[in-house]
Amino acid sequence: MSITMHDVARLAGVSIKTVSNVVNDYPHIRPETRDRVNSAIDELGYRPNLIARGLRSGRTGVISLIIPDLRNAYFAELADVVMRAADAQGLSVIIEQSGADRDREIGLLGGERKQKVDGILYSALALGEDDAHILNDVTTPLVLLGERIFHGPTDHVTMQNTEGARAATAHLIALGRTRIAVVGAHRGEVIGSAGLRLAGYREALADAGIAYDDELVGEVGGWYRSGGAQAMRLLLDSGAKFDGLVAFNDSMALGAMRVMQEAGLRIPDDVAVIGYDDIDETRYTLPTLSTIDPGKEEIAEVAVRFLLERIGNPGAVIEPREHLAAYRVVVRESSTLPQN
Amino acid sequence: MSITMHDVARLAGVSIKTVSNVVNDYPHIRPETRDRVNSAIDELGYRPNLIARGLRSGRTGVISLIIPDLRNAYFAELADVVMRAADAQGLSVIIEQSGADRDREIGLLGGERKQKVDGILYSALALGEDDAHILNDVTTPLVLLGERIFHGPTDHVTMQNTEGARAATAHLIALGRTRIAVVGAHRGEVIGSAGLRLAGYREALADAGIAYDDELVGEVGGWYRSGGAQAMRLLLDSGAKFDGLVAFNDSMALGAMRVMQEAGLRIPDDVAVIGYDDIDETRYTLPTLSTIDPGKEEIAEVAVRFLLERIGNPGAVIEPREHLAAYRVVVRESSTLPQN
DNA sequence: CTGAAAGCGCTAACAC
DNA sequence: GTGTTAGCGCTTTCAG
Repeated sequence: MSITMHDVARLAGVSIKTVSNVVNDYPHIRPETRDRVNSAIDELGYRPNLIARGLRSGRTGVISLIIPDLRNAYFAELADVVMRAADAQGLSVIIEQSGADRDREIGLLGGERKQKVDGILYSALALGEDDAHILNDVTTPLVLLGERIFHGPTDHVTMQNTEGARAATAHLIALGRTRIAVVGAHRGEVIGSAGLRLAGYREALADAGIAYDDELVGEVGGWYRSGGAQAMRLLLDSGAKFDGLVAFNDSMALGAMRVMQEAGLRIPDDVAVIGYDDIDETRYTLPTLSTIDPGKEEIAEVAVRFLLERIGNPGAVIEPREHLAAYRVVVRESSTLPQN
Repeated sequence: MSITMHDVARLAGVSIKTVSNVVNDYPHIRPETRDRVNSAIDELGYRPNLIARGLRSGRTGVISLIIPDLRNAYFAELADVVMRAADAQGLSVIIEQSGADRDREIGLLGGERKQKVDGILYSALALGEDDAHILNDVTTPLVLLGERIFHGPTDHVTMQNTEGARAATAHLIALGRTRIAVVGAHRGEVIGSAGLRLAGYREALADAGIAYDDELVGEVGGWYRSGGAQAMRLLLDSGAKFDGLVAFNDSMALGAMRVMQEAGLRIPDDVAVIGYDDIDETRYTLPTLSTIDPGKEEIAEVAVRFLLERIGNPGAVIEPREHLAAYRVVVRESSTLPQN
């Protein structure tokens, strides 16, 4: 029913192989032959069948991106940049949501669906160090996004959590703030984002000779707006005094800011605030939110590149690489000193 | 290199056809044979090659979802529900972003990539009535999401824009508000979301015998938070008095609320506010935002079903169908009457 | 109920 | 430079 290479070959009076050569830009073809084939292609409206090509070549031109949840602005934006980076390389992206559920995160890696893709960008949240062995069984090229919870056999592209949080905190300190609260800690966590960012916060305090005060550290279950709001309410109720706030992501920062504004605190005058992630929304709030740009574009671009390198060298044993994206302190109104 | 049906057949001592029958749950197989094949499958760890199957059957088990932009919370949430609905049917979803760019919207429909999918869910923003003919050339099963700008040959699943906006306005009127402002209008637009929702607003006013006042209608370029904020600033500067606000989407409502709060207006006491879309965020703001739930889940579920019906009946001429999802007024704090 | 064989449309040796 | 041929792994007539 659809037009095949045979049809083109017949019309052009050449063999199917020649058609294939033309379609694939094989270099050594007589220009005259090439033209004849091309006009036959145009005349028939021939389009190569990508599935057949995939069967033959073992490539599909599709990669998958496994993330917890698109409803989370950070992951939606990550997906956005990954799709742009993939698009630039001629790849399509299948997105799969794990819901941050461990079983699903594992299931997605093992399922049959991964056959349909050349490689996987994998952002796991619920998997822990103990699950690292799971990655060994995956033969599909894989690049890990997010925390380095694993020391597995895969490439890993991530952000500088500790350094970013340290810079955020140092920024507030440079503003003259000394009582700096935190929202988003997970007690006892060391290796996840919360643990790494808390470490950065502590480092910055230490650098400035400011004592760490446990009372100023607000714990949060989920890193959502509501969590930030709730943690801030507790902080305010506790009577603790503070003039700065580092939120471990932007959503929590926004939730906390709301609560502070309701309580009559002025931002940044009374409390200077900085978040993390640089989600779009931070540009539109009142006041606009200072934040750490974790380098999402770079993460996406490098991850896709790593993946393509592995896809392109199937047999090759490439030493697992790690890439840390450059972060950037983005100063907006929430941490800009009042004019006077 | 990978295990094929031949390997299984050899081990089980049957023909490749029998293996195929077992794998595809073909009914008439002797249980004994089936068991033998199944244990061979288990022993070898055989997994059917989906690409090869796709080549043969013409199906890939993948659909694509074309949307303007994942950064927009509405589309991120739409993508989320579409992926869940597709997942429930065993389908994977490739997401493609058009950036609301007309050329790209058209290009995505014509490109080679669509070969890799069985069907397309298409949410176009920049395409107009004049572009309807483009859909005629698309042979891939297609379901339109969003405004009915086209009267093309395809199924169409959308929300009840006019009715939803009317219900939103009526809700504020029922609260006793009579000076109801609008944010999100597009002057002169009739057929897009802005035009349809404005029509609903006017209908509700007319129903209540309230005169339409052009001064209360705020225009906005893009339906983002910043647009809502800006429109509200203009409205306040104009000196117009109002006690209610209908925003044509939630993002704009949030932007406008911020500006009102800065200006010292209390919500809902001074101004009752309602948005549109029921994005997640509306549950976490202060106050929480009343809104219209446009029935995203239903839209996704029906759209996937329509698409599957077309995919499943390749030759069949199915009369283009239209489905309007049920909407729902979601009352939250921003439009809840004060206790006294 | 099961086997043999013919492709789906393409790519890649290997000839000529 | 170009043609021939053999599959990629699977489904699907058609026999038996």
